[in-house]
Amino acid sequence: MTVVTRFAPSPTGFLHIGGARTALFNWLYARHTGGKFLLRIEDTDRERSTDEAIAAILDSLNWLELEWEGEPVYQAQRVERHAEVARTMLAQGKAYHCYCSPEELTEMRESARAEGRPMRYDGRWRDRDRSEAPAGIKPVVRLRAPQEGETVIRDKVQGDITIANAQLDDMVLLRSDGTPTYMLAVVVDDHDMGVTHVVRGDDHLTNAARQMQIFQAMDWPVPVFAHLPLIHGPDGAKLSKRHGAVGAEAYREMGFLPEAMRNYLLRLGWAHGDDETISTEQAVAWFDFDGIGRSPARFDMAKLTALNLHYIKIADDARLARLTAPLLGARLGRTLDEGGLALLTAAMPSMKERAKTLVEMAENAEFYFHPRPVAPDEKAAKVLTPEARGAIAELAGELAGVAEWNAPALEAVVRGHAERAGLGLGKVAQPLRAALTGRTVSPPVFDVMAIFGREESLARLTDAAAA
RNA sequence: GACCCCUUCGUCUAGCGGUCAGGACACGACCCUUUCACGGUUGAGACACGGGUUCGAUUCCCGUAGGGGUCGCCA
Repeated sequence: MTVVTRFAPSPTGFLHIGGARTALFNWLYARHTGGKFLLRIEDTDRERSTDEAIAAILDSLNWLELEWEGEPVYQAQRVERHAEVARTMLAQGKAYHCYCSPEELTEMRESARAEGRPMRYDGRWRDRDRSEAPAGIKPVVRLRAPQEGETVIRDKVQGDITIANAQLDDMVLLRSDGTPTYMLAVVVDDHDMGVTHVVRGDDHLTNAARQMQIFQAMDWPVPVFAHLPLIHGPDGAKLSKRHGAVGAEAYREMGFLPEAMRNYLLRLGWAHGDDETISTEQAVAWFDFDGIGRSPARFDMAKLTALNLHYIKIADDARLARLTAPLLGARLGRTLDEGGLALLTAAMPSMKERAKTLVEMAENAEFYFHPRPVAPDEKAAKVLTPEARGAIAELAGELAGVAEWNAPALEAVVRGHAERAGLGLGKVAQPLRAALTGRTVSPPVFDVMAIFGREESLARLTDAAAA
């Protein structure tokens, strides 16, 4: 049997970070088993669903490189099929019309709560004849759910979950306007799409029991369920807007790499022994449900950042430059041209060990693109004392004489100078840094000079010496 | 309120009856060092509580406490 998983977001906002993890696990499991990963947009709530949200979700999934198979299925386009299934159940006596008013339902819930009973519909229209129907009321269609016994969800993560059928009421399948509810739509779509494994958030666990009743009523095979524990904020409450960024796209904007995001999300609730940095290839090879924990995990920005540092360090220079260029361009107020991109790429080896995010990378690289004369920041200005400027002038003269303009040769010159002057390298390098970059923090000065090239470097030093 | 679930360092977790309870992030110290980082070494840091079962419980069972989820003609 080929495994078929799916991710089924409702397009009412950005891709939630929890949704991103759900999508990742579905994708991984499909890849691990050689199965298929499908995408379904649950847009049956026409009020809240928007095209922008759909675009944002697809965009985030693309960013995370979680590619799905085929075209996304739009649930709203399948309402006729959903209604057809409801009619079938009606014809088979698996469902019935209910003429309760909203007021009746509310009252039912309130009295149930007051008496400490489970809040559920009491099934008053279960066996009543249609002739008793009040005039002018459009009925809903409800499932004739089993009232005795129990429904057990054999969950791959949570284990066997047993729920007494008495706890579950006759859920609405078709609204009074004839449109399907989520419960019906999910089951019909999962069945029609051939979904074999339903992997989703823990918040759907009790829904699984209800959905099983629909599968059983239709005599359809029940898929394997795997309910993932939710992601919580640092305070232990369900992750929400007040915790800061909850949308996947926000992390892209903060300069996180998709592979870092995947690794972090994977480890949040899943483990493979002591392994921490797990490549996507390894994840595909190792992923299975038995590695998933049962308790909710807190989102930890620091750990994500540490992982991002690792992935930046091993990433390809040209790719990093390409990803950093727009961020840098925004800071500079202009778009980087080919030459700029080439400079950024060349600078990458000495930059990528010092940035935790691409945003930080852009900040750190900015000085390379500031035109002469260098405008030193406050700290750099302090370093550029008259004595320092004198030393820079001397040094510039010596550096002009090097045959090969590369980092080791330049370092040799400066070291020699420092030794003769009886100074530590730091005493000499720091003014150089200030003169070249206008900052007191930068990549190693010899690398900086090598990147700038002979002409630009000497010009910057001469500027500083002359001031 | 009813039902279901969860509980190992601050955080993510390993552990699947006998371990000095391991790793990672964060934190402290030291080393490396031209700045900032990286890196290396090292330190502190946990089995929620109470009963059982057992020769022996972090591990199995039952309670308690705490936390979470679900109870819509939302998804």
